[in-house]
Amino acid sequence: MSKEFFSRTENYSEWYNQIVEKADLAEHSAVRGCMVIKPYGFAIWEKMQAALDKMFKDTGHVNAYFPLLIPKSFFSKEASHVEGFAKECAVVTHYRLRTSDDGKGIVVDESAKLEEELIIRPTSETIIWNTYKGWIESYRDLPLLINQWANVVRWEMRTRLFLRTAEFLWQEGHTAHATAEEAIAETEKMLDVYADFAENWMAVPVLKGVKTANERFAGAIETYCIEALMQDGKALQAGTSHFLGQNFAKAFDVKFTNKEGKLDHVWATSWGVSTRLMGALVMAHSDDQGLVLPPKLAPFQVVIVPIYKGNDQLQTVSEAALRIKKELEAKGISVKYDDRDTQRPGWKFAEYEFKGVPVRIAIGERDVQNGTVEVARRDTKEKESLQQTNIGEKIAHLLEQIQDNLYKRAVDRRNEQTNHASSYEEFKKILDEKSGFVYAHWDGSAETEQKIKEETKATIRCIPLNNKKENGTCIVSGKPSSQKVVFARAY
RNA sequence: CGGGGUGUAGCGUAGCCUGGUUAUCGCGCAUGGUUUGGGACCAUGAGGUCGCAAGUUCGAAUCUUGCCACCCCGACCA
Repeated sequence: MSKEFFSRTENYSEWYNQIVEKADLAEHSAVRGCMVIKPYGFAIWEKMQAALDKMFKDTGHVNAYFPLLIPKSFFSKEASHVEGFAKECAVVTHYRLRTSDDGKGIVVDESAKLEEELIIRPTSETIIWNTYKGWIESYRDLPLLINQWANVVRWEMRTRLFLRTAEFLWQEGHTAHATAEEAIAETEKMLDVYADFAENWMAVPVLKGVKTANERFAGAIETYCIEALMQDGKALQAGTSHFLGQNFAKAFDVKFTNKEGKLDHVWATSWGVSTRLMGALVMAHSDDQGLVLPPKLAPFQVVIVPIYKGNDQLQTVSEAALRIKKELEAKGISVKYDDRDTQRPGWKFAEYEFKGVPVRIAIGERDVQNGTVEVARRDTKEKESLQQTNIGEKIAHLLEQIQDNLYKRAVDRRNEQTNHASSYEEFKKILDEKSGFVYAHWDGSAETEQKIKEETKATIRCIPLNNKKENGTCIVSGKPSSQKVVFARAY
């Protein structure tokens, strides 16, 4: 079907770019490092948002909105936080433009310099904790469970559509609690929400774990994460949930009176997932024929393509097609009926295949006569002719099967790409030959972690939760270790 | 910021070395017709500051210099 299309094995990163662009998900904008999310791509993001938003609300959270611009001084209040973000902040210094002296262009009006510069948020902890100070006085005000859907800017040097862009969309949850235990429970609960979403909606299996000190969020006591494995064997951090301790409460002086009448600093968490999930979704399931979408996140789950010669046939075929569409919609299935006369059926088949529509139904004069439809599933590319009787149920069942199959396929792939290394030599060999997740003993030191990163480009993705304890020795230093950690090269 | 590369129609490109006057081809687009069960075909047509600026020259897409943008590799990416 495709002309000059890179396969996954030929050039994985080119393959990814092509899918994103040709499936109409996003494109580069006129602004360096910033993308335009196109309607079809944004529809997928909206599905993600809707599912996540419901999960957040079901766990007691509410949405709010905080400013895009943050006073510079806020960033100096939490030392490690500023250190983590300083290098990638966009700064607003002026508030007015004027016509240049030669009259030909527009220049910054130097007389309109801000007294204090404003930072375009790279994340919102600072402005939110500054606000929380005014909201929290007593344990009765806690917990505070707030989420925000927003855009953030991080001035990345090298960007890739969805995976790393200078501006991206995300949600950030910021909660405040009376005790450390409660905050830790919240952090873990939200990690579970993310894992649930990744596995049951995106059909992407993830590893739950905690980050090493090196990889921890700037300002966090503990960073929990979900890590996914892409088809090329590279890991992708798909979501993080941070236990912030009392760091931000202390930095922004947020205290409350507890039940015993004593003053204490509030305990905090923050957690987020971004449009990067779109990248994970694309890379997890797609093949050399284009995008493959899990039914639960597809903008439309079924496309119906009529096949006809002339207007008379179109009428009878359309009647049948629209009847089927209604029947499917009654089962809660989203359907697009494409009766455009400007494109031929073969063109439409290829188009929807590339866009990853889970199920395609073709119906022509022949089917109208026989009471059948041709049903093609995107994941396996199998086609079969089905009786129209109970078509709603049949397709609903098929969509469930596709969702399950995608997940199983992804799990199998991840298992194949997960290995254990007992020596540094073996470790390097696995990384170079098989890639993927590598379990290995590590002595727990930042030096060893750094050395491995420099020599192999692999980082510790996480220390898995519920990890099996086993005594061993670090593959690099030979020092004792009580458990294996997970390494991988990452996006 | 270092190393390498590329800028010609919406996209992909030929021409550049060796300067010569209507800038090539394909896709796409428009119109008409025939088509329509896996990316149709024929005919006609529209579409260009050759990245920008200066220079050399009778003459520049082509040579020179400067600038700009983008891509790849690295540094960077809680």
